[in-house]
Amino acid sequence: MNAPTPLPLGHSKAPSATRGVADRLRQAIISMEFPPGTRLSEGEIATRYDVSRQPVREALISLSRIGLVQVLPQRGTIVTRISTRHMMQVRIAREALESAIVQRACERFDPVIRGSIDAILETQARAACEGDYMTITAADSQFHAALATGADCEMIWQMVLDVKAHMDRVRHLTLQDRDSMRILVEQHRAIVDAIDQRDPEKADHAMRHHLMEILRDLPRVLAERADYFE
Amino acid sequence: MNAPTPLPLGHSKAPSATRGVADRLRQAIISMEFPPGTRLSEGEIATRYDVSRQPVREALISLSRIGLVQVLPQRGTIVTRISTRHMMQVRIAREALESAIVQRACERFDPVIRGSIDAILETQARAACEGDYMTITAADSQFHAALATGADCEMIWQMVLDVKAHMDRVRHLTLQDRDSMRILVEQHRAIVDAIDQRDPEKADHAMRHHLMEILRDLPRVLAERADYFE
DNA sequence: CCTCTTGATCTACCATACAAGTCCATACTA
DNA sequence: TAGTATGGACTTGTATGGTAGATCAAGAGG
Repeated sequence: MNAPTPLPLGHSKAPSATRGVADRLRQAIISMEFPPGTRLSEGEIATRYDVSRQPVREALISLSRIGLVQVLPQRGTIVTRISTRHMMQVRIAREALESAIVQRACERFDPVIRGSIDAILETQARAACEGDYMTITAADSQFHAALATGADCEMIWQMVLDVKAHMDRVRHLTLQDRDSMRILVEQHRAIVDAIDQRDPEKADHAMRHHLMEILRDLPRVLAERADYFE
Repeated sequence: MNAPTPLPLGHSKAPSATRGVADRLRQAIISMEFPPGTRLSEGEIATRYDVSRQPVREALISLSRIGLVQVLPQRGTIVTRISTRHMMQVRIAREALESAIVQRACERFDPVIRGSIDAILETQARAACEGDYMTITAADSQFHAALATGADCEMIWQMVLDVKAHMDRVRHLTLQDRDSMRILVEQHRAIVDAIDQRDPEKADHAMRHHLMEILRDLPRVLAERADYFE
């Protein structure tokens, strides 16, 4: 235990059962296949995904750390209900983190990644015209990830991913029309422009404005689906 | 699985074996009992703490999510080495989050918690005069936690705790003299003053100034203990 | 009608056994 | 000697059985 051996690290992209279950569960929760309040059971999920209970259990531990599920000892596991108080903090946290990312991006930004962003935005713009929801959201995630990576903030992006999961879940409830999709792309362009101009204040403002809009329709959903909230 | 039963939640303060191992391991890593690069083994830790491998394994999963350990599939688990690049991102993230907390505190702050802060600062000031390192750090954690709680940002505080672990580990390497301890208390007072005056800009500046100092001695440690870094 | 007890039935938790991949020292081969 | 198999001693990953605690419904007693 005490030997500080080198143990060279070959990076881990292990497609383990635990990770597989975690990813599938995470996606199922975000996409509302398992709506808030759904009662999960280690055994049932194990049967459904054809694995043992142990990987399921470990996946649930990861998800409970993010806050997507609540594990109640000896009682059960439920998909976390949406709380406006919690969502408020989620928004604040993501704004703070992503604002910090773009501000750092104004100081230094990997030119190679900068080049790839144009392609992402173009893909997203085309998808917006066609109303392709899946491509839109995928490109959105790629865009924000590229910002973080280009600014050398990959670890911060991991933190953003956790809070992002909560926002993605409510976004699934607010159906997006094509106009708001086009606005989304415009906002992305504004962020990139600010970074190109090395204007931290402008970038900060553009990012916060962009993120603010995501939870705009939260009150309406609250009225329609009160059972999803706590 | 699909029944959205109420399942009333009695808050979980479960003193499970997993949590116990996780807390002890976390403390051992932060306090440098297990220095960076230490090779951990599920089996050895299980024997040492007199539990089965499973709780140890689940504890390591939690710690790996924080980034305190690295689990290399089929190869081993090591205490994460300190990386200046990673610490830079840690600092940025914590500054962003805690800055957001104090700015929100300027908008609204629980008066009861505001009252308790004075006692915390007084305790810390006394400990600073006596050079009581343990009490200082405990009060420091209480202070920042009180800020978050009073500003209704408890969930954000959980995120801060994760990045804070990395900074606490570095701080354990930089021995603190009594002068820097007194400065610490002064900086805390400045933050509270800014909140009392409802001055977000001042609070933001005070918090960032406070956090900046923690990693001031990082380069010196890097020179002294290169084996702790990657 | 209300309160309490009891037992069946769930749950997550933990321990143990097994499987599979990695590393390394040793021995064998060219 | 240098290079290459090879087998054993690790490691983490997965499966399964058993245990304690929580819930709830039915029934006894007031």
